[in-house]
This record gives sequence, structure tokens and C-alpha cells, in this order.
Amino acid sequence: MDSDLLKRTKNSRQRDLVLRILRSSKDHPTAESIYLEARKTIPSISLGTVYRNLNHLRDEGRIRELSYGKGISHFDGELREHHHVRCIACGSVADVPCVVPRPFIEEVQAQTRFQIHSVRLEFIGLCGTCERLSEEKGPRPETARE
Amino acid sequence: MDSDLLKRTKNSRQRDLVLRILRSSKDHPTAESIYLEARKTIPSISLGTVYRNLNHLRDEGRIRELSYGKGISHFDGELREHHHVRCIACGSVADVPCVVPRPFIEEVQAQTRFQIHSVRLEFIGLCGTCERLSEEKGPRPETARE
DNA sequence: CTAACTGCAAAGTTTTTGCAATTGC
DNA sequence: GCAATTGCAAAAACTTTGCAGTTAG
Repeated sequence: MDSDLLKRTKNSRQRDLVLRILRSSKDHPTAESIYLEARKTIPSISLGTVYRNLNHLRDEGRIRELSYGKGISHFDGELREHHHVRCIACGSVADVPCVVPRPFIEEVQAQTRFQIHSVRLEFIGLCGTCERLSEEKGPRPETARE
Repeated sequence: MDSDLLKRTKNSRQRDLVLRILRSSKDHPTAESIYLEARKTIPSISLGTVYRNLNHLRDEGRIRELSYGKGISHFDGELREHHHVRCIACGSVADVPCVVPRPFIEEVQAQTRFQIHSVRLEFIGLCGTCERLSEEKGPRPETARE
């Protein structure tokens, strides 16, 4: 909850690195995996610093935080509107370049009297690989975790 | 990861109570608030039991688990398709009774080669009350947390 | 009977935070 | 200089789990 709008921001190698890793990564890494990647460049970087920077960048609106199942957050360096598909079986996440139509959003605004800033759309299912696996093993119930 | 499909299920006062609380609640309570509510009826119920039952009910597909920000999961006893708006300022969540059109989903299936089971759509913005408050105080940057 | 379920408490995971030292502007 | 940032380690927050006793079918 660090929303001091007066506080001026300073550059640091650590913060730049975290952002660079996020921007150049095709998937949606967790704090832990960003940390591991960052250590290749700054071996002394700490996990706490990675978390602080991710929160800072998110609060500035320079990255997005996505949270799926239980604990872990994933981060996304791509700011243009896009959405995700997630595989319930293996946990993989892929981008879907679709856009939620304006009129749809306006209808929801009217219905809910919310002023809507952004939309998160997530498709949940089985990726090609896991689908094949589950056919081999025979069908089994999938958890409905979101 | 308790996907034993052979295991038969038994009724218990505790499980029934958790489900009843969830079904009768208009909002989307957390494990903690379900626990507090449940203690009014079964004072000896434990938080661990609430968690175990929520996971069990979710695995059976009788409730849905939603996860927003960092750690906390919310649970939803309504299974018919519906979606949510969430206020970034106060954290409140409301239902949106809209439906994602079939053709839209089919297009995503074709694009991604995922077999899609469900869709989660979340609108993020400011509720009426918080919007009014932020106008009074003058505009301020909103966090982009999802 | 017996496998599922419970309460309790301890352990696990992920994230935040206090502190003293360092660094960017 | 001085406040923002860092590394470290301890704490916090949320959830899961082991165990021994209880209960539903």
C-alpha cells in the first residue's frame, strides 16, 4: 500500500534489471523465477528486493500482476491489452491477443455503476499436450480451480 | 491435489454448514470469514476443517474458488455463469450477470489449440462510492493490481 | 467395521518488513 | 546530504498437513 504520490523515484541497477527481465520474457514469470534470472546478472540481489521492485513497478503501472490459484503471483511486462489461456493440468499460461469490445464494457459500466479501468479475461482449460495425455489415460474429472 | 475419484464422500455437519454459508452469501467470502460465520453454529469448528472442506467442495465442482490480489482466495457458491467487477480502491466485488458468447470462445479455442472449460472475466475499476470520494479528494493514480 | 472426517497444532509457502549500510540525484 | 534503495533475516499472512480421536454409512 505504498501510494505516496509525492515520493520521487530513483533508478537502481536492481530495478532496471527486474523490468528488463520482465519485458524480455515471453512467459509470465513469478517473483522467484525473476529472482533466479536476476542473480545471473547481479548475484547479490535479494528476493526481498525483487518483491519490492515488482510491487513498485506495478504501483507505477509499468507491469501487471496476475494471480492464479493459491499463493503465487505471476507478472506480465506486456501492457497492451491481451488476455490469457491457462491449462488446469500443467499450469502453463499463454497469451490470447483478443480484445474485449468497447460496447460490452460500456454495458457493464451502465449495469454496475462502476467506472471500469481494465478488464481481465482468462480462459481455463486443457492445453494440446495435456489433452492428449488425458485421452490416453482415459477421462478424469478436472478441478474447477480458478 | 486430492483427485482420488474412487474415494466416496461422507456427509458431515461441518461440510454442510460451509456449503450452506457459501450458498446463502451474497458476496464472495474468504476462508476466514466463512470460518467466523461457521463458529456461530459450530463453535468448535476449526479453520483447518474449513479449508479442507472448501478444497473438497471445489474439487467436486460444487463451488468456485476465485483469487484476486496476493494471498487470499475468495469462494463463490453460485455456479451459473456470471462474472465480476472489483473496486481497486475498496476491494469490493460485485456480480455481473453477463455471458461470454460461444463464438468468441470457439475462436479462442481455434487460435490457441486449448480445449476451454470455463471463462473468467473480471472488470476492474472504481465503484460508485469510491469514484465520488476520489473526485472530492482530487484525482490520484490508481494501482494496476489485478 | 473402516474409511472419511474432525480439531489441534505444527509446518509449509509466499510475501512483507525492520534495520543498518549504500547509493543516486 | 538526504531520501530512496538495498541485502539480510526475521516476521507476517495464508494454507496445508500429520496425528490421534470421532463419526457416518
